[in-house]
Amino acid sequence: MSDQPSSAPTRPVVTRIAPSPTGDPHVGTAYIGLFNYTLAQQAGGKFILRIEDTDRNRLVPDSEKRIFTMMQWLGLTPDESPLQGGPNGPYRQSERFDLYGDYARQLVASGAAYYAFETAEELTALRDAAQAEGHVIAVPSRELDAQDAQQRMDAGAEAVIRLKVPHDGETLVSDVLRKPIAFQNREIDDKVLLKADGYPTYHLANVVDDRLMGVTHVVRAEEWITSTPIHVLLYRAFGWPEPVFAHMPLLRNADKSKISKRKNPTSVEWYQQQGYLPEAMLNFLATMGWTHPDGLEVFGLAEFQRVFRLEDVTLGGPVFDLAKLNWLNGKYLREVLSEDDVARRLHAYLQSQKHELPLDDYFRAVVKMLTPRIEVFSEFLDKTGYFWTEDYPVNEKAHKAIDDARLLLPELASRLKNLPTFDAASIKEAFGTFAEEQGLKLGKVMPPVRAAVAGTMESPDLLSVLETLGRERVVARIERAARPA
RNA sequence: GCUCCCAUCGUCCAACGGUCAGGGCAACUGAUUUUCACUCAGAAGACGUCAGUUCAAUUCUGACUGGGAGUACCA
Repeated sequence: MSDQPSSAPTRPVVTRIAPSPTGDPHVGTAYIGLFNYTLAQQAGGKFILRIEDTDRNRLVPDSEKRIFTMMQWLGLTPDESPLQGGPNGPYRQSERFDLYGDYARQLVASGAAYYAFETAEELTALRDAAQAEGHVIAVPSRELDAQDAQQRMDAGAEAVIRLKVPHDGETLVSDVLRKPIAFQNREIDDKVLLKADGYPTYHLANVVDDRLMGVTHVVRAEEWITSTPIHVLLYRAFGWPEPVFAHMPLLRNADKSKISKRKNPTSVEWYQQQGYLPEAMLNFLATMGWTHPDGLEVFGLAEFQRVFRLEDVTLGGPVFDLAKLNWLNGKYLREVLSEDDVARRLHAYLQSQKHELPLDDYFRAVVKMLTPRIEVFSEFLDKTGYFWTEDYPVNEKAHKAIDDARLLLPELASRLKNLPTFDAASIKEAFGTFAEEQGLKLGKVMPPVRAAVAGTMESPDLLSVLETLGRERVVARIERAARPA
């Protein structure tokens, strides 16, 4: 009754992510979400967001909402979730509380699980001893007479329910991405299914909910591989068919360890605040463990959906390389989004960061000049200070450039002041004739102007900068720089 | 310790028995330019080791080594 899951093509695909609301919305959740969303989308199925909040101790109140917001930001909005509801709700495990006890007791009744009365201290001792001898913990309560155990329960004893894992044989885990994985049952300990507080553990809740919600494909991180035999055993104990399993590689730090807060920004909110584009983020995540068959580096969700195949995922743990993400984000700014999109989205970003700049032609002109010079939005203000204030910093190199050419400045200012039209072409001509008259190269004339006007030697094309700033500001700045310090 | 997973340039991937082992990012060198970028061009850079199978192994098998994950009344 519980043989192969072998993906029957007619079965509707239902996928899910089941994060626990214990902190910041994690990039790993987004990563796994991308694949689950895509798989469901490809098959015209459903993608569910279920909140696994069975650990009351680690619960972070607004975490659930932030996870949902992250998924929306990325464009991976689930079909069903605690915030939207759906036919399979509730989608918060804490709200399904009663369910798990019933199912756990059903297993006790059928002999597939048992009440266990060991205290935390006893377990620690047992575990230490077991490890010293190189085998898995044996829980004494397993040997208790079922009748006696039930009596103790009726008398109000505190207990957990544990899975009675067979002593012999092996449990085979099928995984779309690798060969069948064999676990010796003697190596699997009797996992707790229902905690003393009545809440289920992940193992129980996960299997029960996946079953009840009709989940057909369990695509999750590799860290779950070793607990999958427990899940398989549970499906069998309940007499339910297994879903299709696929364990994705873990995102890694540069040192190859599992990606962590200490060594990488792991909160998707951080990327949002830095001004990364969700489409770049998604594109980047898609290339972790997978590449486009035609070698495309830049592609969107729709294209990903068109060509992605689970079987093509590679299993080496991909290092999360911020440099590549940065490049990709810059690529989107320069080549994928239109000028207008960039301006509008940058403006929205700045607003979200509490910087009020008008979305006008001036702003658009600055954005256009800066687009090839930034990779993420957070760099924008740092590089454009002199466009927004007269009180911009002047760095050392700029000071020097001004000092070296201070005598030229007054004349330059006056010529610019008297130009019939103040546009890039006229300014260029003015510089040209001035340089010629002075017997100087343009390379002697333009740097001090740049320094005066921007306070830095690194800026967009000077002529465009001048035209954008406008005659008034430019002349004033050059005159100000001309005055000895 | 035990169990399990993984293994191509620094990094992300391609090549799925026969190729000078290919591309992207990063780093490097040039070109262009009024600076910085962008862009373009170029060079550099890898099959972990040892067996076995085969006419032929990066590719298949095994061992080893290395890396990773799990080992909770956390998920």
